Amino acid sequence: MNKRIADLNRFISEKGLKCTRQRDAVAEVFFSVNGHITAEDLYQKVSRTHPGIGLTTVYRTLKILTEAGLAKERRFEGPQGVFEKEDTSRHHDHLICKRCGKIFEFKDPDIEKLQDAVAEKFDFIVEDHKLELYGLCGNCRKA
Amino acid sequence: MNKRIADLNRFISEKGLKCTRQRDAVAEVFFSVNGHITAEDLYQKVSRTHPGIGLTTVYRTLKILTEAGLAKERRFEGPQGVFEKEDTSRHHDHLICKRCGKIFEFKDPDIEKLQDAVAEKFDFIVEDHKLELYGLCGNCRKA
DNA sequence: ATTGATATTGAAAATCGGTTTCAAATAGGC
DNA sequence: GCCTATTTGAAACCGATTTTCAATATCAAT
Repeated sequence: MNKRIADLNRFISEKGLKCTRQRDAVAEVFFSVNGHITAEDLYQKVSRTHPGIGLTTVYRTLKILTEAGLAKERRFEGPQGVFEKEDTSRHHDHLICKRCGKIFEFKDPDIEKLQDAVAEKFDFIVEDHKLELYGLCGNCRKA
Repeated sequence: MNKRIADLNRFISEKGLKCTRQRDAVAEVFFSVNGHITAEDLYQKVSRTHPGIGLTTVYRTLKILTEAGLAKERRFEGPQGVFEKEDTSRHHDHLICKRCGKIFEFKDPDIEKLQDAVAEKFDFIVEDHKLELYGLCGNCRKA
């Protein structure tokens, strides 16, 4: 039923590590979230259905998910990192409303082409990029 | 001679705050730096010419500079923030070498036009943006 | 220049997000 | 079931930044 959990457990086994109830629980809740979540919020969410699982384990599981390519850590403004599901076939950028905090996702190949062109001028090869647009969404502009 | 220091002191006075030797010293050193600097490094640099000024004061002054629109805090990877001079008439983006950490700056109006176009699709108006390209510079590719 | 109310200072303590340590519990190959 | 390595949660720790606090400095009103 959950292919990603299977992916995670395959990754864990290949590394000679062990599959545990806690990791499954954290991963399951994480995969049920759409969008972005902090480690702390994920911990709260996990605690509701699986009390007893520690924040430490949440951090450790997020690290494994990241190494497995199933999660990605991002840093927007502020000191706290947020995690989101990684779907390598669907890289995307972010549009963030400064007022209500809503986050939209998008992808634009034309922008990416221009990025590569810019980098080439500096004798640079782009492996990854981060593009965040900050502004006001339609709702907040009316208010 | 230093217009930015004057801008800072005008901002401070308008807020009903007080101009001090320490703030002037921190600001002067900060404005003499090209590119990016951490609070800690700025503190070290300030200490050389103005020993006795505390790290706390450096942080506080950087905060005021940011509120005054004279500095901008950025967060690349890792927990430590870096500050740079804000020059609203010369916004730029960043090209970061994953290996040696070197940072190049660039600006591309074509990319910005495409950004506005994307945002419009979401009924969104862009006020600010952040674009970071991560990759390998020419030197590091050879090594 | 002196005063006095208020903001600023530096050092130390506190906080915050995140990681490490460690003894007890568990997974999973034998 | 046994055995050993991995995992666990709690607590200690860490580095970056903020807050606290008593002493000091600014500056507007004298």
